[in-house]
Order: sequence, then structure tokens, then C-alpha cells
Amino acid sequence: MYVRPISEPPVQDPDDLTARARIRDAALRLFTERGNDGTTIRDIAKEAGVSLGLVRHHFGSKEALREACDRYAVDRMLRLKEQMMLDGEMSNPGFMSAAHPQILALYRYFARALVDGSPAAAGMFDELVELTAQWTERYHPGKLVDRRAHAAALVAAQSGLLAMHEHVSRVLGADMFSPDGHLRMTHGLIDFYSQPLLTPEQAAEGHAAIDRLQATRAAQPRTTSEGTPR
Amino acid sequence: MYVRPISEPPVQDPDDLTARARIRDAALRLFTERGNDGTTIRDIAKEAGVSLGLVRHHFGSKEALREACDRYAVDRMLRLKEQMMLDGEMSNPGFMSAAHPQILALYRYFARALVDGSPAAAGMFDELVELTAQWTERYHPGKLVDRRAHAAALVAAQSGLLAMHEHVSRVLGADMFSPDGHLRMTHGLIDFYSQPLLTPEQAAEGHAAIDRLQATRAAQPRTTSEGTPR
DNA sequence: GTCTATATAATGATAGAC
DNA sequence: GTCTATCATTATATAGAC
Repeated sequence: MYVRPISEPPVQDPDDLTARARIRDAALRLFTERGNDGTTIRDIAKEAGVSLGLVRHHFGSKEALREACDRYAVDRMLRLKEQMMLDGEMSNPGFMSAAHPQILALYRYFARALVDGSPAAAGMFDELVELTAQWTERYHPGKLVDRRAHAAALVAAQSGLLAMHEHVSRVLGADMFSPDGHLRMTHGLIDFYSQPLLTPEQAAEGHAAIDRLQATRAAQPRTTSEGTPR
Repeated sequence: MYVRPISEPPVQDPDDLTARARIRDAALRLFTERGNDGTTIRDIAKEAGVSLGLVRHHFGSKEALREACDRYAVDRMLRLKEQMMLDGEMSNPGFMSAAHPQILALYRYFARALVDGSPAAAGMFDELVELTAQWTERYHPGKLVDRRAHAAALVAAQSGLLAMHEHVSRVLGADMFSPDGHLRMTHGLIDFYSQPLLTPEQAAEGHAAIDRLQATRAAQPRTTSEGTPR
């Protein structure tokens, strides 16, 4: 199983970082915690222990700072993913498996960035869907009715779960990202990924019902209710 | 299967609604679309076709308006859930099954409110976890290692998936809430809920690995890496 | 590189006329 | 009930000193 933390990265003393890096890390933290709209560059400057002007000097604007954070996060995620593949951790598409704090922090940022509509995060999402579809093609060939929709559901459910961490933690009575809470959550996730909620018969019936609906719709394009729900 | 839309509700002509209701509906729409921080009461007034002062007159403050929307949404969700139980749609904990636009719109609002940290949505989340735990106890007795964590994961994954609708829709090439996109998504969800990603052996191994880790931690409380990831 | 001070715009809150 | 006008606060962006 994959609960073993990967090799310890070089943990930097915050005081050793350049001001630019401290600002970026502070922004990463606050964007993760409060989202883009909920974070002011004043907050970021204060969190990093620098002046407002210095943030502007290094990053130009709030939007540019956000993009820099996005690039940094996506870049590190890809790097870590590569590292994990080299370590042979590839047998599982689930994020939560890697218990390392830094990886979790990155995924948390990623989940929040998705909600906030970050283009870079959206690109990463698409890539994860593609990777997941390849993975299911390799390890679950021929079992899925719509492989791409399945992969999208899987990646969205996983990142969405991360975005809901506050509520999961409250229900569990322990921070989902603390060592204890994380282990408990992993029990729940293993249950979730190993115990199907639908029997093969229920699934077949459901797929067939959708196909019937689609056939009906193709034959009679005028639907009863309007198109897009508002 | 549950793809049949439930009975059509009385759709009101927007012009027939009182100004107060129009403001509330506009707020519901915009909060859903852009979140709480991303929506100004000016936007809401404009969307409802009234003045800023009237919003204030009816709801007092932005926060009070948000709470009114939360109450309205939670109330309607509970009402519809009750209705669905009477209709015998109870055999499934998945939200997405109910294809009705109004229900989907409410769940969308709910998912966004969770991300925005709404207390009312948090209460609803807890209640859904409780209901889901009861449901698994009834229909999947004795199969889960941590029923509560499983229920939390399930509810979080489902609401999280809704919160990620923008990205799912992009990947699918069709709005997840349009009739076509929704049917395709449901195919993906049925795949997701019927095809386990982990074999029973993998699951057992994973659970055991966690238990070993917890035992280690209990024996030697000093962990190698720090507690909470930032 | 780092700071302080300021300009400009947007937001939530409020007052008061009709 | 509904509107317009305005205030106070806060946000980002900018300029310029050290």
C-alpha cells in the first residue's frame, strides 16, 4: 500500500528563504486557506513579513502573483508525480495515498485553485483526467461504459473531496490533514474505493435507462423542461 | 433506476415574483456562479432589476441576504428530499440521480456554499453524512472498516464533484447540467459507483498498513515530520 | 531590494425623498 | 416599497525616497 511517506524533502527554514520566496509561500498558504477573492495582497504582505510595496515590486500585481503561485504549484506537483513514478508508487490513481504534508498542501492548493477558476489548475485537471483514463484503460480494460466521463468523475470527486476538507475534518473530529485524521480518512477512502455502491445489475439497468432516454430524446428533440438550469 | 425526473414543480414566471423573491433568486444564482466573495450586492440588485437600496431594505445586509439564501436552499432541499422519499426514490445516496434542473441548481448552490464556509450548508453536510451512514448500515452492513469516515468521504466526494462542474463540463465538452451533459455524466457516475478501484485484497492490505502505522505511532508518539501541513 | 505615502476605484452601509 | 445620493472603508495600483 501507499501510505508510506515518500523520501523526506529538504525542509527549508523560513528565515533562509529569499523575500520573493517567502511572499510566494505566504500567498500559497493564504490562497489555499481563503481562496483568491478572500485574500488581499495586504494579508499576503503581512503574512510574509514584508511591505505591500515589495509584493508589488516582485510580482507586479495580484493576478500575476496568483499565476506565479499556480505555475509553482503545478510545476512541483508534476515534479513530485514524476518522482513517485520513479519510486514505483504508480499503482493507484488516488491522490490521498501520498501522506506527505508538502504533497497534501499542494493538492489542497490545487483543489482551491480549481474552485477559484485558475486556468493553470484547469490545465492540470485535464491532464489528470487524461492520465486517469490511460490508467483505467491499462488496469480496468473493457469494464467502463464511458471511460472519459468516468475519469472526469474520479478526478473531480477526488479534488472536490480535498476542497471539502473543512467539513470532512469537522465530521471526523480531527483535521483531515493531521497525521491521525489523515489515517482515518484513508480508511474511509479505501472503503470508498473498494466497496461498490451499485451492483452490476443496478449499473446495467442504469446505463440502459440512460440509453433509452437518449434514444427518446434523439427521436423527439423537444424536451419537456428547458435546457440549462439556472 | 433513478434517472426519471420527478414531478414537474410549478415554474413561476420571474415577472410574477415579488421583488423580495426576485432578489433572493438573483442572489442564489450569483452566489452559485461566483461564490460569496465574488458577488457584490450591486451585482445582485442589477441581476434582480432593482436598486441597491431595495436589497438593503428587504435583507438588511449582504451577510443577512446570504443567510436567507442558505435557509431557503436548505429548506427546499429537505422538502424535495422528503418528496423523493415519498416517491420511493430512496434506494440511492447519490445526488446526481435526480435529473431535475431545480434540484441540481440547489445542489450546486449547496456545493458552493460549502466551499464558501456557510454554517447552514455545514449543518446540511453533517446531516447528509448521518443519513449516508444510516443508509450504508442498512444496505451494506458489516462491509466497512470505518463507516463514518466512509460516509464523510462519499458526501464530500459528491458535493465536491458538483463544485468542480466547470472542469467536468470542459472535459466532457458539454455542460454537466445540460440534458445531454448530465446523461453522459451519469454514465460516468454509474461506472464510478459500480466499478471498485481497489480489489478486496488491496483494500485489506491498505487497512492493515494503516493499522500498523497507527500502532507504531501509539508506541512512539514522536513522529518524523511535523504535525499539521501548512 | 525595500520601504512609505498617495491616487483611484470599488464595496458595504446608510440617509432620506417619493 | 422603491429609488437616488452619499459616506466610510478597504482594495489595488502607483510613485518615489532610501
